[in-house]
Amino acid sequence: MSGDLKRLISTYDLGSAPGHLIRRAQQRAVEFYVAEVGEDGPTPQQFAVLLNVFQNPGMSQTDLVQASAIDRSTLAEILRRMVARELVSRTRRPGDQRAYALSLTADGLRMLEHAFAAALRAQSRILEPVPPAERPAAMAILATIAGFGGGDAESAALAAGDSAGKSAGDDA
Amino acid sequence: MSGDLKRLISTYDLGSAPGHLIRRAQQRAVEFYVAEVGEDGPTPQQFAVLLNVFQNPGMSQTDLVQASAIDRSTLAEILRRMVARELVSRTRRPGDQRAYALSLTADGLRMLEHAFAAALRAQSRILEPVPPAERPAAMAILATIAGFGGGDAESAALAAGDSAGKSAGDDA
DNA sequence: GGCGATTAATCCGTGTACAGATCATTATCG
DNA sequence: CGATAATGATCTGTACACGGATTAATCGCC
Repeated sequence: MSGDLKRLISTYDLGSAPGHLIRRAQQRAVEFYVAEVGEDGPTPQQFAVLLNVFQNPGMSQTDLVQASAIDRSTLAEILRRMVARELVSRTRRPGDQRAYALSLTADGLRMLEHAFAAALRAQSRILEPVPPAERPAAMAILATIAGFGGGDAESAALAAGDSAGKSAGDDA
Repeated sequence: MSGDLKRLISTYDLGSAPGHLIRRAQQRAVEFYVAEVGEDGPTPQQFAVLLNVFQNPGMSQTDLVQASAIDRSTLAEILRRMVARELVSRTRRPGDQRAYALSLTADGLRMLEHAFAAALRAQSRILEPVPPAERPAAMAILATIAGFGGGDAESAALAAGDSAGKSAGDDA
């Protein structure tokens, strides 16, 4: 009967589940981000939008979905707010009235410039508890678990920044 | 002027930010969870609630906030739904009418038992791209980044399952 | 024994996440 | 050219996340 299963369940430690640890890690990362950037600055997702649109002016929302790993529905909502606050401007693309061409407003650029250093500080605080010698390995493991890279978490260590521009944000 | 800053910003790769990788990792983890458990089963958070309440019948919502790392507002909302679906029952604690005593209903227990194996499969899929030999190290690093443990990601490797029952869920 | 501090939980407002349906605009092909 | 498919974006509905204000019950302490 279910007695065996029940015993299994009662001894399972949620704290040993990778998924749970990843969730906790994300809570911590956001906590640092907010602590550094402050309440008035962009949220992490808004920061990603500002950064990507700055680096890629004129990109469409679908382009941004790829670049930011924010799904289309969520991104539409985020942009709705950012456009309302005049951080981002949208114009229909000449030649294709379906797509938008996104760009930063002066306010959006200002906000990005203002938050950038703080966001960098937050990133380094995330890895702070990891001994410096192990940080490249940690980055490689994160990249692997995030679905990038070939699974070798040792050699690829320094390469956390490599493109890996393929299988990322797919779903269906 | 802002020229230097702009150059810095334009060369920054979001993909090399630990926070971004953690976010991606979480998306992937949830993707696997949903794929294994299915649309009808509990969400990851609901699973955590079911598991904790099963292991700790009579616990209060505040207890559960600690155990699950779900904040009080969110947990109230999650429980509202779960109570409405009769997965969890709440009774005011005799002797302290402020707190609830939580327990699983027969349906809640059934759902937990039904989802358990699938949830385990999802957990192992998360680490699948990491070579087996590096998995303990990966768990140790996740625990470290999640804010558990002393920061030594090597010796504690095999201990991913150890209690770690201390500095956990604090915030304010 | 009553009054202020604590504690348990909810409510409110804002923001993110994502699947599925819908709508408009191009593209394609016969 | 016209039906149809594909593409870009929105809308709807459900769920999670979290800070701050509020309410209710209990505790502490004089």
